[in-house]
Amino acid sequence: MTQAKSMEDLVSLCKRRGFVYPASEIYGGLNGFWDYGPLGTQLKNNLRDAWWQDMVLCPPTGPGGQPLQIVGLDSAIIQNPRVWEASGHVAGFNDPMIDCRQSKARYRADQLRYLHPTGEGEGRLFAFIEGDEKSFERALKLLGKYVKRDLGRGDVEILDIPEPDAELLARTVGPDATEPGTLTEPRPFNLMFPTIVGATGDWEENKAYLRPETAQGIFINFKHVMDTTRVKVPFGIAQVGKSFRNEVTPRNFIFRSREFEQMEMEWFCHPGEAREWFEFWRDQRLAWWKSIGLTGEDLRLRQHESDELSHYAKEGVGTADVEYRYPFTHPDFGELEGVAHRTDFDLRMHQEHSGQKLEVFDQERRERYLPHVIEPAAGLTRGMLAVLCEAYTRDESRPSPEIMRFHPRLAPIKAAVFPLVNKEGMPEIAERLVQRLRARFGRFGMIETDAKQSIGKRYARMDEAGCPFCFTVDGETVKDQTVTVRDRDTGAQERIAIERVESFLSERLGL
RNA sequence: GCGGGUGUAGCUCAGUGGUAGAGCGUCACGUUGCCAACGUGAAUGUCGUCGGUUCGAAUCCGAUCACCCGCUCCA
Repeated sequence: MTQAKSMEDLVSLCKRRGFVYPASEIYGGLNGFWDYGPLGTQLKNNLRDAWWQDMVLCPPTGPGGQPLQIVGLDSAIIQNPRVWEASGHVAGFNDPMIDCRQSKARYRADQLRYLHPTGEGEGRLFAFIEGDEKSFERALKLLGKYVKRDLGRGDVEILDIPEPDAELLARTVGPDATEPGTLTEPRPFNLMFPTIVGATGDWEENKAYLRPETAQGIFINFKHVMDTTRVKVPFGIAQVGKSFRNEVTPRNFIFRSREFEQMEMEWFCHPGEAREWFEFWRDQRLAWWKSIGLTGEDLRLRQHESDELSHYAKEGVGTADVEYRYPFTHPDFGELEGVAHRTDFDLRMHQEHSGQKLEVFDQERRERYLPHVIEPAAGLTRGMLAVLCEAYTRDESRPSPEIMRFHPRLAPIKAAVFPLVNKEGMPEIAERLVQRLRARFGRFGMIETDAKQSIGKRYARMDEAGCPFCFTVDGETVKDQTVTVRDRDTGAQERIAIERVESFLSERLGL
C-alpha cells in the first residue's frame, strides 16, 4: 500500500538523511537558499553528470540518425553588465510594481492606464489594466458615475504613464479600489542580484550582476567557440552552473530558490530548420527525463499558449515545457525544463550591442546568416526535486516504510556491504568486498558499509538513502563464498557467489 | 509585499504563568543472528531571535527572522 506523497514528509526526510538542509540555519536561516548535504550533493552531481554525459559526451543521434555535435562551456557568473542590457534582463528584470493599499492587489506599472473625460485631465482619474476588457469597463462606468453623465469610448482619453507621480496617483482610483489615492508609487522589483567588482568599487560605477541565467554566457562565447573548435552549424553549446534571481517569493522547498542551478544547451541551426530541431529537442528532452526514472504519470509535455511566450520567443515556432506534478502543485504541474525557440534574438542583440559580427557563413548553402537557437533549459535543482518526489515512497506494509526509489544511475549510494554479525571473520570479508566495489564503482557514487546494530535497521537506513542493493556477509559466506543480495524495491533476497558481485552490480546499475 | 498559520531535542510532537517532556532516531555495552528486534545505559535544548509585562514567561504582549498555505510575482 502506498499513500499520497506529502511534501512535509519529504522535506523532513531530506534534512534527516542529509539531502537538503536550510541554508545558514544556525543563524536563523536565509529565505530562498538551501544547502546540499552529503547525499544531496552526490545525487545532484549524479543528475548533472547524467545530463552532461547524455548531452555533451554521448549526444543523441539527430532526426535523420546523423551524429550531433555538442561542446561544453563554463562561463563566469559575473560578466560585463552590458551583457544584461543586451539580453533585455536589465529592462525586463526591473518591472516597477504598484500596490493598492485598499484591495491588496499588485499591478505592473507599465500595464496600468488612466482614464479621464476628453479635455478634463485635471480631475479624478480611473485606472484600469491594459488589455483587460472588464477592468476597462469598470473604470469607464465609475468615471461616468463620477462625472454624472453617460460616457462612451469616444468621450474619454486614455493616459499611458509608465511612471506616475504621487500627485497623479493621489487623484486616481485603482482598478479594484473604490476611493482615490490607494495606489502606491511604483517600486522597482530588481530580480537581478547586483554586486560590485573591485575591492574599492564605487557602487554605481562598478556595479555588476550575478547571472540570472547561464544562457547568455553561451551566446557571448559563440564566436570563441566557432573560432576555436571547428564546429559547424547545426551544433550545440552546453553549460551547467549556478544562476541567481531575487525572486519576490521563494517558495516550495528548492523549487524556487534565489540561488539555483541550470543545465542549458543552446542549439544553433539554420532558421529554416528551426521547427524540425525544436520538435526534435522537445521530444528528446521528455524522453531523457523518463530515462532517468521519471516514468510515471507525473511527467508531461506542455506547449505554451501564444500569450505566455517570452519576449524572444514570440516570433519563433514555440515553447514547450517539460512539467512535473510536484506534490505542492498537485493536481497541477510545475515547470522542470523549458524548450524554447529563441530565434536569433540573443545573437542579434549581442551583435548590435557589442558591434561584433556573429553571423556564420554556411559553406554548403553559400549563405551568411545569424543562426537560430533552440534552447532546452532545465533546472538542475528542480530536476533533483522531481527526482526526490518521484523516488519518495511510503509503504506501510514494510517495517521501514520510507523508501527512496532512485533510478540506479542517480542513486547517491550505489551499494552497501554488511557483515551480518560483527565477528567470526565476517567484518574482514565485508571490508575486502567494499574495497573491490569502491575500486570498480566508487567513481559513480558511494559504497557504504556498516557493522553496527541490527541488520534490519541497517537495511532501513539504506532504504531511506535510496541505496539499490545491499550485500550481506553471513555464516554461509565463510563456508561457500556466497553473499545475500537484498533488493531495495522489493525487499527480496537472493544468494550469489561473492565473485559475481561486481558483474551483478554492473548489470543492475547499468555501469 | 499582503493575509492566515507554524516555530519546544536530529525527526514527529505534548506541554495555557511556577523544576524542560514523550515517542522515534543517534551513540555505548550486552544479547540475538536477515528486515527500524530485545535489555541496560548515555548524549542532545539560550523552548526561533530580541525586547516588554510579571516575584516568576516555552506559556501573555510587541517587534523581528525563518518555514507552510493563499494572493501577488516568476524570460
